[in-house]
Amino acid sequence: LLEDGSELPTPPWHKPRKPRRSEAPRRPLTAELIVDTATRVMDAEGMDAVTMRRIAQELGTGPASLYAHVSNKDELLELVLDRVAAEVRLPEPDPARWQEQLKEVAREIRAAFRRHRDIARVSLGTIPTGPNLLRVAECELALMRAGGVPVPVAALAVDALGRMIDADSIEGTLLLDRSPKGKDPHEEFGHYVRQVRDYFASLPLDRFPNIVAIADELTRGGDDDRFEFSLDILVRGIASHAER
Amino acid sequence: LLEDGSELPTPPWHKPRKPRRSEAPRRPLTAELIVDTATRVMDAEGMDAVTMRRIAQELGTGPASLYAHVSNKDELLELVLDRVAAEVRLPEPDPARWQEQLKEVAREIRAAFRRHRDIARVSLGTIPTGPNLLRVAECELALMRAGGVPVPVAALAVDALGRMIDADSIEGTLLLDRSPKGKDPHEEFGHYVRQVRDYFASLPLDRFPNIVAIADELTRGGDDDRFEFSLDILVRGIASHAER
DNA sequence: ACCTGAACACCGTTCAAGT
DNA sequence: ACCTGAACACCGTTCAAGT
Repeated sequence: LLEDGSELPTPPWHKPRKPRRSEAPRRPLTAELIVDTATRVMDAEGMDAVTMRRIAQELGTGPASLYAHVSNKDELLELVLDRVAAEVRLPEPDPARWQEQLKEVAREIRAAFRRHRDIARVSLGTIPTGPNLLRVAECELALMRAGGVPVPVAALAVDALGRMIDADSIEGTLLLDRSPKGKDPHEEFGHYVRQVRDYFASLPLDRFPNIVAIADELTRGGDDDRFEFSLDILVRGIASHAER
Repeated sequence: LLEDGSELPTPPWHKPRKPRRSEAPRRPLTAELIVDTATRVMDAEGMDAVTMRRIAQELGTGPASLYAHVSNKDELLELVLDRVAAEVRLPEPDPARWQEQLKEVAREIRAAFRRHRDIARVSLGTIPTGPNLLRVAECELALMRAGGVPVPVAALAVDALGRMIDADSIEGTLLLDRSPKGKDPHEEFGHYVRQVRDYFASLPLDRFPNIVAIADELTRGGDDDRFEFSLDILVRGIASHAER
């Protein structure tokens, strides 16, 4: 066994030049590997944890090394967003069911966003240019055009839909991302909502009659209800502009 | 003139212990003064410029001093938001015109947000609890109740309206806040939009037929058009749930 | 060409010490 | 009670130097 020098055990005092955190062998740095890592950190700890330094550390290198593959943090986040958009499944357009199909696409986007914490924060305020985001937008446009929605309305509608989905997704995760690390976020959230409800109910009746009266309804969370309400209104509104 | 010792000019080598940037005499620190300063910085340079250190510097003190009056940066930003909400003028409810009045309130909020750069980023993802935000929400609820909108719908609608206004305001300012400091943001923005349009138009026709075909409409900015489109759809959708 | 260490110019927040 | 200096544990990005 020890006849061949190359089989000698490395002596214990010979430490590798850079002790690496992860036991995985280092693969050569690529943009894809960086985006993968950023996505993993995003999923686990949210967007605020995605820092150049953290991603570099996770890859066993220094922050400066990332800049050879990604031009800056904003671009990295946009790449993560487009990677998430790749998960959105799109229907085969059926003109008879275009409204329901448009809703399905919206629900798919929302689900993909929610699977990746507060990634929607990247989406709001970025004109979509990544290939996968464009694929989704193209599908929405195709559905509306098939449904007889005039071009100018369709253009405004993609935008309105996108903003609604972004805002809903951000709201849905912000409270979770904000709760302290150790705690159970669901319990924490319930506690917070109950506090807000009690506060609403305790407001002076003369100045806030409606808020006091419906404090319960205002804080009855129902993530999905809120989304479906906005979605339904939006799609019906778009449909009202369609030529029959 | 020089008979009285107290009138002696201070010798030039006697520097005040802390050379202060601003020539204004320092007023005692209060939460209000801090919020004022934060708002001023926000207006001038946007939310990213509002840091504890910068506000402290502006007030001629160190960042630690702020924590005696404001519990942390998040709270400071919420105080700024509520200060902005104080600018929103609310109509006297007239049940016959509730839909138009609801729109007016939405436009007022949007205008106030836009006057203060990207302050809307604070609003998205915060349950409104400041007195002025509550005043606005109370008014919206009153208008809808007067219009015969059922309580559960009204509760969802305040939310939907708020999210739409937030998202619109954020989008409206993000591109401006992002443009490099020295440049004229309007020119910069126009340049960017033209680039995006050309990019859309150059996409492969087989995969993106609709985006290519309506590249022009998709990038025809029209901030106000986009807002009015969403607002109109939302209010009509809410009204469709009203009992007559 | 790709990677790196070190540095630059920043952050929010805490805390013991001062007045 | 209010304020402060100094420190802690971070940021994104650049750049000259290494391989």
